[in-house]
Parts: sequence; C-alpha cells; structure tokens
Amino acid sequence: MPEQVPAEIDDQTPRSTRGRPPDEGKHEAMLAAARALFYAGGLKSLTMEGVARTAGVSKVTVYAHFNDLPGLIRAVILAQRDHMTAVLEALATDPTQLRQTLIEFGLCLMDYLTSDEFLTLQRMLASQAMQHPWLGPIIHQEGAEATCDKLAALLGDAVRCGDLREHDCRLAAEQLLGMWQGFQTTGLMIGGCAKPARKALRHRIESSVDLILSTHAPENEAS
Amino acid sequence: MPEQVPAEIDDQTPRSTRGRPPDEGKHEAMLAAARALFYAGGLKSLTMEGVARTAGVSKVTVYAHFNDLPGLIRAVILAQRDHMTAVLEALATDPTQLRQTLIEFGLCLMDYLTSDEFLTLQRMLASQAMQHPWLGPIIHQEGAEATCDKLAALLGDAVRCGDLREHDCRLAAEQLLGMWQGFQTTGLMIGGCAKPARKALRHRIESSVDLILSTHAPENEAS
DNA sequence: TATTTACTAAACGAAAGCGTACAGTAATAA
DNA sequence: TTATTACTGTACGCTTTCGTTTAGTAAATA
Repeated sequence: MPEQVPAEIDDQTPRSTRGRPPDEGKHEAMLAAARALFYAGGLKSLTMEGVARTAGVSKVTVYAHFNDLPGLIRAVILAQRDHMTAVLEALATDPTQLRQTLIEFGLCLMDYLTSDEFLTLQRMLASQAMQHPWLGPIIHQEGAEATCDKLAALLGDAVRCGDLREHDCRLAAEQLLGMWQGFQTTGLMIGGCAKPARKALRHRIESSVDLILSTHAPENEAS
Repeated sequence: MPEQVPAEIDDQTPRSTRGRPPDEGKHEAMLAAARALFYAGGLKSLTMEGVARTAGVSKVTVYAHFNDLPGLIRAVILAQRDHMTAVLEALATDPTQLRQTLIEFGLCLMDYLTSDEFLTLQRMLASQAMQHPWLGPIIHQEGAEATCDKLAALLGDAVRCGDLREHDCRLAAEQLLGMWQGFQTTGLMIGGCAKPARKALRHRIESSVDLILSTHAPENEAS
C-alpha cells in the first residue's frame, strides 16, 4: 500500500442544500472525543468505535464524517495544526527593544514547545511518519519553518535599523532556535526528562539571546 | 494498569547447567527479526507472531525468550541502547586542537543523530512514552545527558589549558548541542524535512563552534 | 406530500493479535 | 538411562478492531 495523498487537504465538498443538514455539533463532538481519547491514551486509544462511544454517536456516523481511521487521524492532526499556527501567529515581533522582544518571543515559543499539547501532537506525528509521509511536511512547513522565517525577518529588521551588524540572519535564527530548544527536545518527546522549570528556561533563553546579540552587535558597544 | 517497572533491567538469570542449552543463535535471530520488522514498518509491525514467522521459529519460543510483547519491545530497545552508547563512547575528545576536535565531535554526533537508525528508535520511544514511562529516562540519561557531560568536560579542559576563558561550560555545551541540532530535530523525527546535506551540516557545525569559541576566547586574540 | 439527506441501533463477517495448551522431538548433564 | 530443559507445530479461546449491512427514524427542501 503506497499510501495515497488526499487529493484535497482542505476538503470543501460543495454541499447540496437538499435534505437534512449535517449536524455541525456532532462533528465537533466527534473531533472533541477523538482529541480526548488521543490525549488520554495516545494513538492506540484513538479508534472509530471509541470515538462513537465517547461522542454519543452512531458508529456509522463516524464513518460518514471521516470515512476511515486514517481520515479520523488526519482530521485530528489538521485541527491541531490550525490551533498551532494560531499560537505561532500571535508571537510578538516588535523591532524596537530587540532584546526584550526576542526574550518574549523565546519564552512564548518555548512555553508552547514544552506543552503537553504540543508534545502529544509531535509524538503522534512521529509514530505516523512512516504510514503517512505527507503529514510531516505540512506541519513542519507551517510550524518550524515559518517560525524560523519570522525570527530571521526580525533579525533582518534589526540589521536595517542599525541595531545589529550585517550577518547571516537565517543562520542566526536557526542558532537561536536551536539554543532555545537545547538538547532536551528529544528527551522531552520520549519522556526522558522533566519539563524544564520556567526559571531555567528563562535563563537559557536570555543567555542565548545575549550570545547572539553580542556576537552581532555594532562596532562601538561592548557588553 | 499502572505499568510495572521491570525489576532488573539487565536480566541475568543464573542459568542452570542442566538440560538442553538455549540456542543462542535463535535468540539473535529473533532479535534480528524484531529489529528488521520494526525498522520496516514501525512498532505496528513488531508482533510476536511476525517475529516468529520471520525468524523461522516457533511462536512459543518467542514467548519463552521474551515473555511478553512489552518484553520483546524492551529487548529491542535495550539492544539499540547498547549500540547507541557504543557509538557515543567512540567520540573523539582530544583537548589539544580544540576547534578541530569539536567539529569532529559534532560531525560524528550529528551523523548519528540524523541516521535512520536513530530516528526510528526515537520514533518508537516517542510513541511509547505514555505506555512505558521508564523507557525514556534510561535512554536520555545514557544518551543526551552523557553526551552533554562529555562535551562540557571537554570545554572545561580547554579552560584549564587556557584555551578558553572561564565560563559556564555546561551552558556552553548545551548551547553547542542545540545549535548543532538546530530547529530541525523534530522536523526530522516527524518526517517533515529531509536529512540535511553533509555540507550544510558541516557549515552549521563550524559556525556554531566558532560562535562559542570566539565568545569565550581568551582576552588577547580576536578572530 | 415526496424526495433527499443525516442519523441511529444492532448485528455481522473478516482479520489480526495475544497468550495458552497439548503432544511430541532434540540435546544435554547427572 | 533418566531427568531436565529447549524447541516445534498446531490448534484454540479470547479480545479488539475494522468496515459493512440492514432497517428504520429525523429533518430539511421542492
């Protein structure tokens, strides 16, 4: 089974106006049930029958809405993605007060990246990487890649303002993100280490920001 | 089910000398089969019956050797861990020629961290984090944590030699590891981005090393 | 009212996996 | 030889899940 890529990711069937209209509430209920089941016990607990039971809905209805088990999984992930992009979109990008903005940015980002919500999503994606190779890219693009771009642009603005020397902003953004995450990313994902304390996180973020800022600081000043 | 932690990780049953001796070859064959199945199709493909089929062995024998499905999974992971620690143990730690050593270290490390072998292991661990909470720690301790310690020690030596200024070596080691990994670690794990080219990897590693070295360089020199 | 669509309830068949049982064969030490 | 342990092969019971079917009810439009 080479695994078909769904033709349309955003599956907007025209919807004929005839007959009984679909119950939007049921759809939400099923999605909510799916999320609940998944967060409680991982992918293993995410079954069609389980969703039907939990959502108080006929099994056939679940099939009518999501077609497949893969379809259900896909729906859960895409819903999660929408939430994720919303979170990342909201990150502050004030070009003045560079240091403070970067620290703020880093804190918010790391708060999200160490949240149970995010970790659970990542774990699911990791376990699905082989079965559904199309899932990874759409998350990575709109998540990590977009965030890195945003951060690089922020640094670029600072260069244009004269707050930083000319440098490879993209590289600096990657380095910053790397240092923020530290080497514990995988540890967190596999449950190998505890979520870092807020204080330690803040220290890590500030150190990294200072490291980058001092390295690319304009000629005159020296911290 | 609160999930029991196995009493002894290194399960060395005394082995009475009576009776027919266990066939060591079969044990290896089963482990090999388990690995093969797992690397081919993930945890989902790792089943008792599958291993029995692939190893050309009776199903009962698989149960005799590994007791459980969890037992089989555990055996695969522990075997993988032994290999991993061997790889990490072999990393060069020459205190003279600091820059070259660090780059070498980074390259070897990243080669491993981006290998299919490692990624598959991580994916398995990620998906098992909820069911088997004891698995993550033993990998993280002997993997990431040990490597970070090693790197910090390397930097500490350099400080003592006068090749670097006094600084927080542990923090620097974490920053270095973070920058080496970059923000793509999770992307790789979820199959969201391609394995970075060797050239790009080298550039990333060298940049990071230079960033750290120049920041903590002794007073006199300036690169 | 007739048609079309959404939903329910219960049951079924097929498949896969877990773990166990039984009956028998193979290899080794006492 | 005999007790002991390792292994085989087949079969069975049990559970879970998938996905489908059937027959019927509910809500909307033409």
